[in-house]
Amino acid sequence: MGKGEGTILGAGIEKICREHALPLTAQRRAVLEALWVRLTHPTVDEIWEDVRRTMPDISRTTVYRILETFTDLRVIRKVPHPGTVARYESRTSRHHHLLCLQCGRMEDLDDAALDKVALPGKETGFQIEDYSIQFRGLCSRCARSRQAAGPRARAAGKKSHAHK
Amino acid sequence: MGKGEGTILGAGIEKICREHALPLTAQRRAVLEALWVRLTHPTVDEIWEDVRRTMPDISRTTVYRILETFTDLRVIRKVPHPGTVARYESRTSRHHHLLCLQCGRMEDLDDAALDKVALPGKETGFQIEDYSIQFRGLCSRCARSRQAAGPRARAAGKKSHAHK
DNA sequence: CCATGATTGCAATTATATTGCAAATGCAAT
DNA sequence: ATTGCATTTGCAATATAATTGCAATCATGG
Repeated sequence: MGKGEGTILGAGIEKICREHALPLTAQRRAVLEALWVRLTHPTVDEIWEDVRRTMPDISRTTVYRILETFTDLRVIRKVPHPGTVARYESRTSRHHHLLCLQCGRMEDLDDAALDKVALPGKETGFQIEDYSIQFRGLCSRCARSRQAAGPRARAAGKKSHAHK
Repeated sequence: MGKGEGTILGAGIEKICREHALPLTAQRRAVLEALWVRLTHPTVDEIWEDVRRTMPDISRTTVYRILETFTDLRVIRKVPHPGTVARYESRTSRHHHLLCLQCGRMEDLDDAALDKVALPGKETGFQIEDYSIQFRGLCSRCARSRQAAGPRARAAGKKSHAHK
């Protein structure tokens, strides 16, 4: 430990870059590791802040570009969500998302029972690789505050935005 | 016909506004109708352009605000997608989305077989209202061009962005 | 160690979304 | 119809997010 490099994670990056004929730069290593370490769905700026702690001169633009590169290569993913800032995740194995309609918080959901969804057939014209389910509702915190305020609590409380 | 008002759609708007104690303005009517008529997932600007044809002085800001208002009231929805521009849809009945990873095109998918997904239990802490499935893959056009270019067609073609 | 093509950082630019405030509007009560 | 009042609208300014061109730098293969 100490350098944050040469970890199990780092090894994976070298393989990925070699397979795609991409030069392995320190920035690429740092950005991918920062995303791998996160359990949430960080924005570009959140990743940038993380990486800057060990690599203070990295440019925000570089982070944008690296994330786009690896997204195109399917190494990471943009999280499908209703917001207007891009969010990324490193988990490409199948999992699902819980979205709070009130505060925007989004959490991962693993559930083997949801692995059996029937893929749509050829009539769609799409060649489907994978899927994920978005469950919409209220997170525990928001459900509680709505209950406290009474069922007719209307367009009142609105602002937070967790979206972790 | 001719005025574009007083249609079946218009009637619904009056009811919605009354139920939510919202003044029914011409702008609200026009924006909601424009979205109802669309079968795609338009951006704010696309809706603005539509509405401007019959209401040339409507402000873009107003369109932003109206869409937000009705989203909060669950009359319409923001489409969950990987992009960075807000997209809206008027269909709030259950349906799913096909997303092309190459060009960004997104289509609706209706499939009654997909209505049986088991909702996650209480352990999530979420109070779930509904769900939708995002299927990822290649649209017919992109699948075809990738085939033509050969399986190792790499970070080549990249730009389009249909996202209708 | 060098040559070469790809990547990076920077500054400028574009795209998208939000805010404060005065004027205009919808609606309910007269 | 007219009035009163809270809400909405339009505008201009501002904030936030993402993209681009280009010179300097770096990774990799020989």
